[in-house]
Amino acid sequence: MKLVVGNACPRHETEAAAPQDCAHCAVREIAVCTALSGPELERLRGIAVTKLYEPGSLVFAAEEPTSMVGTVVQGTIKCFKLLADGRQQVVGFFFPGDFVGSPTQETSHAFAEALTPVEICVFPFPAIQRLIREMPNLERRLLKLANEDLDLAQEWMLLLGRKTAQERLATFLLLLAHKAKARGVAGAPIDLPMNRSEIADYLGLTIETVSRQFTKLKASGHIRIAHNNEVVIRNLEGLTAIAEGTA
Amino acid sequence: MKLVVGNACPRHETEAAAPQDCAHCAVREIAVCTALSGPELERLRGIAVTKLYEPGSLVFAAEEPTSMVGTVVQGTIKCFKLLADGRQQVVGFFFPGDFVGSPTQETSHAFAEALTPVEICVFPFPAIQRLIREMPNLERRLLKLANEDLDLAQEWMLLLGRKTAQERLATFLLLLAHKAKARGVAGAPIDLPMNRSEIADYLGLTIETVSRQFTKLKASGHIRIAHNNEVVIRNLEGLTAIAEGTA
DNA sequence: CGTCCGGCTTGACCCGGGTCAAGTCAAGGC
DNA sequence: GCCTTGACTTGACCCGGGTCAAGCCGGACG
Repeated sequence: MKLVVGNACPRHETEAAAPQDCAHCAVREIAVCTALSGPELERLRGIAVTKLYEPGSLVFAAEEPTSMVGTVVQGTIKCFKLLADGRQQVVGFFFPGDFVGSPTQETSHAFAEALTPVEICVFPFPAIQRLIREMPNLERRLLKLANEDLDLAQEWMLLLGRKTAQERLATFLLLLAHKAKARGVAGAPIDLPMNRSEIADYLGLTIETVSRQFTKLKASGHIRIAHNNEVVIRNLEGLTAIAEGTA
Repeated sequence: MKLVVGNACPRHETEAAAPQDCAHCAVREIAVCTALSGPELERLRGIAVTKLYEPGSLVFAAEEPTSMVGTVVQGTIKCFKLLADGRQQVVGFFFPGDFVGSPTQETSHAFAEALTPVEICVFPFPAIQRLIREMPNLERRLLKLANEDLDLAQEWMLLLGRKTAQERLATFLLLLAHKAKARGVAGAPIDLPMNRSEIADYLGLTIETVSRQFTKLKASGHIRIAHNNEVVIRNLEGLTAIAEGTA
């Protein structure tokens, strides 16, 4: 999942090494360790660039030559498709540790936008293409990532094609909880860096329906919402049953 | 796209070489040529097995250890996910030349079923895993395939989340036409090897809605349907406009 | 040639979620 | 403290597509 190699953390640019207690730098280190090692790692270091994006700014656009792939270090990115009349479908949210972009396709077919201040460890497209040829470990990792992403996309097709509004929201919250846990964030309250509109565009609903379903889940005691857009799951089994349609 | 290497075509088992005019064998040959060559090809030949499935039989099941991956040589396979109560979402139809299965995941998360008599060129899972490690060309091919499949899945998320019934059916027919053309089949009448129920489960609709939308497209002169479940596109631009929501 | 059967179509009605329009609420700005 | 602003919630109503129930139609079989 991780493929981060970069310059020093901008917060510690003046220091020789990043302090151990910086969660931000911890992500980097885990990333580096699980990806590669030795001379291969050194090659990656020479190519990776850290980039920063403001909330709302476009990381890349559809139907343009692929410029980059990379791993999110900090912040959240949404990836989406558009129809001519503006209808939008979010195809994924990307959190720290997630790999973004297609390393083999010459042109992108989706947009990517920063939802929060984003720091991303970027590999320019021509460089990553060259590296894939020369580093089998890297290629194997990317193949595994692509297969996992494909499976998740198919799971989402099931959601969009066959689940009710209530089931969709429950599934969404469980996915966020799962991803937060996977990257080692204290799982209790789940942060929602995206707004209702973006959730709606991920679940194939409208903001009103999303809001109503939140209200229902609160009323039935499955979740609780703190004022800063954080969700607490109070009944995991119940929520899971709803998500799977066995409630 | 192609990754077929197998024993002799069953129709010509008694002959030393397959005749040139057999479309069935042509698929094999194209597949072999574009995939690999020389000693690598010989290794693949030693591992590939041709398997046959009856219509309605299960090629593989979800939540079981991955047994195989392979390329369809003849016939059509549908790949789908299920909810506990039986709701079904088709995540893809696979035609001759299409690669089926995830070469890196230990357990499958979808079902695959033959819709017609199917001949498939199968690589047992342990073998393909070993081969991936040893053959970079094979791995590169699989990575490209996975990225293309992912893009198609995301396009389908857009369809399922945001398109109307009419737009969905138009998009579906254009996809079939596109795939038929890509594998060199005379494009004029598109064969529909799947029934209304399977189309409905692919488009996130019901059979009645699919039927009504077929009727509408016929009435508006965009398509024509022959009795043997074949579709003729009579107005390509119009159908494209409908599919993209710009009609 | 009839009749059975399964897949498809069509019609009548219904409902989950979309649409439209207020209302609420918290964060800033002055 | 008051007003503005934007995100969210809530209510009232509507409609696209789901549901239920008949037809229709072509192929298989006696």
